[in-house]
Amino acid sequence: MKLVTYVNTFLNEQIKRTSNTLTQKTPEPKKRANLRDVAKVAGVSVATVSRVLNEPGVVKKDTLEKVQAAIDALKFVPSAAARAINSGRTRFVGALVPTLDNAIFARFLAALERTLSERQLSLIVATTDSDLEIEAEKAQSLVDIGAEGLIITGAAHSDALHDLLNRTMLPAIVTSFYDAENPLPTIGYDNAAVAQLALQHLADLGHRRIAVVHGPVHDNDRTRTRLSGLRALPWTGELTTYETEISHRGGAEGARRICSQPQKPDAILCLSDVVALGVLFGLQAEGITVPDDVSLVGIDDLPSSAVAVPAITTVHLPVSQMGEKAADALARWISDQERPSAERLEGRLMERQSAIPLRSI
Amino acid sequence: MKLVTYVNTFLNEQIKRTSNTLTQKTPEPKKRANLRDVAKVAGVSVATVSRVLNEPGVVKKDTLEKVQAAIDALKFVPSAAARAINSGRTRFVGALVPTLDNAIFARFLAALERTLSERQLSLIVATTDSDLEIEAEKAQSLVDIGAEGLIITGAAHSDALHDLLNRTMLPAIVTSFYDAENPLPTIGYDNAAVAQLALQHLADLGHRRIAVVHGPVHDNDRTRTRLSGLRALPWTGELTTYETEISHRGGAEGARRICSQPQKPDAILCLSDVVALGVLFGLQAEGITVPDDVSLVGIDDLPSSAVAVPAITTVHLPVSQMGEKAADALARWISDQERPSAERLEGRLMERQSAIPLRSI
DNA sequence: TTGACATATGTAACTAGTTTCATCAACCTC
DNA sequence: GAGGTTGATGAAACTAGTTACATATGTCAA
Repeated sequence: MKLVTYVNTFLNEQIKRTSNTLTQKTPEPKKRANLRDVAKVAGVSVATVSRVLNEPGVVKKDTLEKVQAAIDALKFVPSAAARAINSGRTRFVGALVPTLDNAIFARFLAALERTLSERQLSLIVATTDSDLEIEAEKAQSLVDIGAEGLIITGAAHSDALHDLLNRTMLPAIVTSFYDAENPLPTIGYDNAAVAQLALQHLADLGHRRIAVVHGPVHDNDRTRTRLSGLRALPWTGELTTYETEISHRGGAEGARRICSQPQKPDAILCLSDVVALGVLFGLQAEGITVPDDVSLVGIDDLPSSAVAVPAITTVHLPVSQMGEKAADALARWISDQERPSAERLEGRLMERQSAIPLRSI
Repeated sequence: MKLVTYVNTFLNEQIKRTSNTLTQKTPEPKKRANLRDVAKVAGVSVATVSRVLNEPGVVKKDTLEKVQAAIDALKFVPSAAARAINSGRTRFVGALVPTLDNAIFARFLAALERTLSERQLSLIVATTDSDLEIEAEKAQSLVDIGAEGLIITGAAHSDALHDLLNRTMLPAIVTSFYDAENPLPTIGYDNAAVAQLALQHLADLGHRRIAVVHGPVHDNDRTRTRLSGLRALPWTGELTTYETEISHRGGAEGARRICSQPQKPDAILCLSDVVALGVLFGLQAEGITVPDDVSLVGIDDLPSSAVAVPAITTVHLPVSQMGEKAADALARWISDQERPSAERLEGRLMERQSAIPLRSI
């Protein structure tokens, strides 16, 4: 309101407008000043104003000051849409993650958003519910509305998404997954290695019968890769897998299923910490003590794992670092056409209290 | 430039382009078709194509089909930026939340995003780290890049943000907070009432000495309101407050501080479930049993609270519903100029195992 | 003094849509 | 058959920026 009044008054001397205002019930939603307004106020051409914004070096000092003053007076902010239309740069990217409900993605996104915003890029978050069809749809609409790049989770996607990426050749980075051979640059950990780290630890502690509790394998290549990593480890123990929902509830249910088996495992390996904490609760509910009755190992290293009682031994995944690196790589790819190379982040075993050597009977 | 090449090929049958391609090292990032291209292919004017997109009813059937065919053939998708420039509608809104690290906000955002996307609106998430200065800055840049509306958390904000909202009169909805008198529409729960619900429950169970563990009050009106709600309850017991970080770690530390006091409280009331779970862990680490030694109550009703052992008695906050309602209200406000009225969502006590009647000695 | 060149700025054409207004044909009424 | 109305479409102006090109001025060397 104030702005419109201001501009009109200023440019067209429509003083009568003041009385208009009185008769209006809805205080009209004020327009913001545009380049032409600034140019008129500063007494220069629109080109000069544009130069002040984009290459101030070429503008003479006192012209620059005049324009700057006009910009301040009108509180002028260039329209992002108009800029986007010419430059093709919309200054936002999209991230496709399975869910916000798992802290591991929330932490990743927090780092991603922080780093992107340092690069003057906004982030649009789209959740896919771990459904590759939904993922492809949301990717399409991100592209349609002008995303300059995508962050996607995992390497396996629907044909529709692969097509989209091939057609548009949009900068897109795969995260939570490392594979140097992947057609798209991957920035993440080697999921097979990460799972092996956890299993090897249990093996080193002497455990032989191990229950693996994991999330859905459908539409989730990270879980599949972790599982095949486990199976690929040269080790002669016995693995039993339990698929469940990735949630505390899912973990608790996994624990119940394990307890209903005739023979208890030596240890339980959970492919994510959310599930591990759920399993811990589930075991407690069944009166089973960790680690005395059974050892427990997770993967992710969520903050809760360090605080739980017993503290959960897990594999630390550097998701914040992954967010920063993915943001940096994507920002550079967009601005310099510099396609990043794959980057492998290492998981690290965090030995805590939930896994102890197998008691010899 | 690239666009010219593409259009030429398509429209003027410049077959030589094939050989061009061979000499090019970089497979050019093919630009998408625009309105003019579609119009040319369909043999109609740009106005007609625009009508097909926006008011297909007024276009004759066979013209419509011709245009539709051209759109499909060229895989034409209208540029969001160009639309935004004329209509002023950018079709995205911004949400300012303190953090993604607390599941309560992650759950809220998930519902918000889901509902907004049904209304063809994208969501840009900005985290403020519970800092009102950062909040104002991020709000400003959301507005600068064209957000059509804002979702903000809590009613207390910096002058800069209030100024921004007054100046632009942008649709903005306050969530996680109910106050019918607030200048902006609020959609949320009455934080004082919610805290009272929890305290009343403990009071009803006979507890008299209650430790309250809560997050920072600085820059957080929700916590302040909950605390003053507790103090306003007509009740003669004794409250001791412990401020800590909102995290599992913060809760555990709170538990340690409580345990270091000469006299133990009857019960512990945590103003958020994340803290409550941390307190539970902290107490377990100190060898104190919940609920036998001390009762514990939280607020939020995160999924983990139902699964924890003991399951944590808490006040359920309908955050998913809040996300849906906020999204609906904001979408309607934006499209119909229909300013929503405040909406109060009720918290609900979830009685579980962590709080039991005070044992008479 | 003139030409060569750099510097600073303006004009107008561009980006990709929407929208106003004009045009034209078809149909209906008198 | 003239006039009025409606329906469908197009030309061109408009949104708010960027940018290619033109122009005006100033500096310096020949």
